[in-house]
Amino acid sequence: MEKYNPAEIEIKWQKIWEERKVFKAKDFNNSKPKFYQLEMFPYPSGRIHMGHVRNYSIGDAIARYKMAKGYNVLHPMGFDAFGLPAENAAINNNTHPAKWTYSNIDYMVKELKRLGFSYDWDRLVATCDSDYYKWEQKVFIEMFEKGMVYRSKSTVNYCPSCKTVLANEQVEDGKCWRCGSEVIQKDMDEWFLKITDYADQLLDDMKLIEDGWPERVLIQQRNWIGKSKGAFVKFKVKGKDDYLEVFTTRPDTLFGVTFISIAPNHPKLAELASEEYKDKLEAFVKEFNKSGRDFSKEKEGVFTGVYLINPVNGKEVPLYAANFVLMDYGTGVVMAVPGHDQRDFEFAKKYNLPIKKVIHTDGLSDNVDEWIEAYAESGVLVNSEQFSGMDNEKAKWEIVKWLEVKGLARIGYQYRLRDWNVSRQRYWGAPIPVIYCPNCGIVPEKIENLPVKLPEDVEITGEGGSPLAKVENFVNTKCPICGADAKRETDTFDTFIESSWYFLRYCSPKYDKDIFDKDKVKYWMNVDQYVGGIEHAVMHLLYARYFTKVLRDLGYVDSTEPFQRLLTQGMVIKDGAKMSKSKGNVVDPDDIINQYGADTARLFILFAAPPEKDLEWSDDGVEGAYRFLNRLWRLIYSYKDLRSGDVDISTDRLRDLNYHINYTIKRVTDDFEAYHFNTTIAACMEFVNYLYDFNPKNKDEQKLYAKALEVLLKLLNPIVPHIAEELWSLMGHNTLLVEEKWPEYDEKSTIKDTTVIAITVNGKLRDTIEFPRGSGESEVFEKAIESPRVKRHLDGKDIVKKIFVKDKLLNIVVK
RNA sequence: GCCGGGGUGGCGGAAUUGGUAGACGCAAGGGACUUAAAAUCCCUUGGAGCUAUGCUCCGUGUGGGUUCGAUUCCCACCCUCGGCACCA
Repeated sequence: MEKYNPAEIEIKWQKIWEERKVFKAKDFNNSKPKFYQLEMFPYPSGRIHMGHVRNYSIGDAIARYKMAKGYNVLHPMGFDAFGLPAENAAINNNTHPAKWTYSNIDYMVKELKRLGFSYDWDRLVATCDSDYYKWEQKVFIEMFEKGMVYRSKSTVNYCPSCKTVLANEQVEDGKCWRCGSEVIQKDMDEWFLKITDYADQLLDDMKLIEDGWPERVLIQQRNWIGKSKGAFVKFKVKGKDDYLEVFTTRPDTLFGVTFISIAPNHPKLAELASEEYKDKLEAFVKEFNKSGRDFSKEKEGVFTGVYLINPVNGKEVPLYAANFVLMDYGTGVVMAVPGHDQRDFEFAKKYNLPIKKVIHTDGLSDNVDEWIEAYAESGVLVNSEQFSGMDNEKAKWEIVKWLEVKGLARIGYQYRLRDWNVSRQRYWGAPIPVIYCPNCGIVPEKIENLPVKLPEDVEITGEGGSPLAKVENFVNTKCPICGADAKRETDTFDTFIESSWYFLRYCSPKYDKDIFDKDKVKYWMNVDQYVGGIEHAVMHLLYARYFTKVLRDLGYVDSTEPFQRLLTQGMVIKDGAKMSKSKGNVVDPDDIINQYGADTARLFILFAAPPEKDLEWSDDGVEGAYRFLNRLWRLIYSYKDLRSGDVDISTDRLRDLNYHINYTIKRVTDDFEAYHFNTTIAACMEFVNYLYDFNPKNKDEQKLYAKALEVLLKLLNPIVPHIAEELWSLMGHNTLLVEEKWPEYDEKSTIKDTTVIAITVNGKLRDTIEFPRGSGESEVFEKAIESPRVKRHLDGKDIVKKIFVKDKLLNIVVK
């Protein structure tokens, strides 16, 4: 018998699939429904890792299943090709980022091809191609013209090691997400996309996708957007015709305000502060600017010499500059209620400021000196004049209503979400297409001049600002409006921009008249199934949702939400930790493919755990997967000359075989629909075990047996396509298995005509007895009490009642 | 601190709407084949106990509850893994 030789057959079939273009997605096929299967594209770091293998094996199983189910499938792949590692490689190895990136792409494409994934390679996209990024430059200019972007000096997170600005999402525990260095605060001119204008849409449109997305991803995004309802309240400045506005979610505690806190970098602070406190204040602000927001730091502040008037009772309260007040949330001014807010409580204790109780609950002392912490929960108002006695939830809006009439308050909302800073002081990214003219100011590049290409001759040292600033013939240009000598913007886009629309580009990847062919996008969008890592729950997935809405509002797409369904796969773990070079627990997919073949790698990865869960790598498990494929090979090889045909199901053996065929199709189909690949595979393994036992003896049995083998190959095809295709052809087929239809099952044949009924006494299993399907209670009961195993638990006891579940269970309750 | 997952054999994991817990695989043990080994095939395998070829009890993180019956539903708690973290 010929041996299973994965190395040989995998290359063979990959070639045939490619030659016959079986994975080419056909734009506009009216005879089939479309299915857009997408996996998160990789960064071309050099090699595919196990996380990719998992991600793409899941996606491929879905894509191939949908093909068999009769869908016109779009299954593309590309590379998220801009980013920092290319520059680091340039510094370390003295290679150009472009060269490094493209050679990595070449290698990784080979690796992906070796895994046999069903991509339409004609649609390959690399985001560092100017044919790609020119379109986001165009979109940016249109956003600029519509006021959807702005330039602003702001305090930003800056990584001194990467020498670049980071988005909030790119800061983890105060450290750079990429290199782990301590992030510092810096004021810079940056470009922002007004994602906050879309905050409500991003929240509301979740209802369009909530059926297809994991709940926890939506919850994470909801928390990230962080919408809170509250009130803006005006506090008049004593002795001046001016006021400060605060945002609060607790207007019910307004009578408990004993001071006001203001951010040290608030623009009005210097102007307001009284002369005698200015020196101390300036010193404090200086110190604050140096250290920035230090989360671990104790709450500190200084008095400004200013008093404000509390609008609810006219009382004067002091204004303090405080280091814990954020300038970019709310108004940068906070009303302090030390009795009912822990931060204010700590601050008041430190600076001996009064604490006032305005919310009461059972057991809460009236003597605030006894308090060791603020009471921040709900309760009933006290010491609040006409509102005393009112439930605090109700009082919140009653007090606002009352102040609103006097023009001193209004209901409002605040978001935790900040605008998206897209400026990066890096070389390897898409240039921001803007020109600074001494006469005309900030001017976008003309659309017809796009792309603003990245210059190739650049010296990358990794030190100091943007490398583009040193490229004279890039920086120096003419103003598109007045023609005067002007300077180009030297920052490049955050690479999250590229990944916010690549799935649209796949629909018409070579289209050169615009960002994409609208009709094709209309045909293919939305993505029916998106598969990727949970680590992108917020950043990438939120940006992509936002960008799609922007493109919709610019008239490019009809979609409001790009991804109809989302599957977030778990990490690949080894020895209890995520695979990483630093931990030395990396398993290289190339090694596994060399040793066992792609099918084994795919089978193991899909079998070892359900997709959403973390997957523990196991060398023994891989061995087991390989063993199964050999077992499959031997089974089919030894019966490869049998031919299937119509059979009259006339004997018990034929009936049983037929039942197993149909039952297995049903199980596998149902589990595929639910993406439970691990149980899909288990069902196939059980089927194989059954078929090993069967031994077809006559013509009819052989015909039906051959059918069983064909069904088995069709069921396994989405998971282990190479071996399945080879065995299919060994069975004498000259069609391609990949083009075969998914097998259908006959519902009636998935049910046996007998069933095993559990006999329990007081809920405890005592026996299992086989009955014809549909047997009645009395019939089952009569048989059951004959069983000695049941009988012995009934003896000497009264039968109180019987619970009968048809075809399943009889519970006899005794006393 | 807040939000959200998750706790099932030695291990990865199965178990429709509450109805036979542990499918499938791994590991382990035993046997067959072989001069031998590998490969393969077959059997056993949650724990404890006993008057052992069968039977009893216990068992899905812990303690309660609802129910004829709970891995599944309810309450309280413990552990663990993610996310957010001075957001007023």
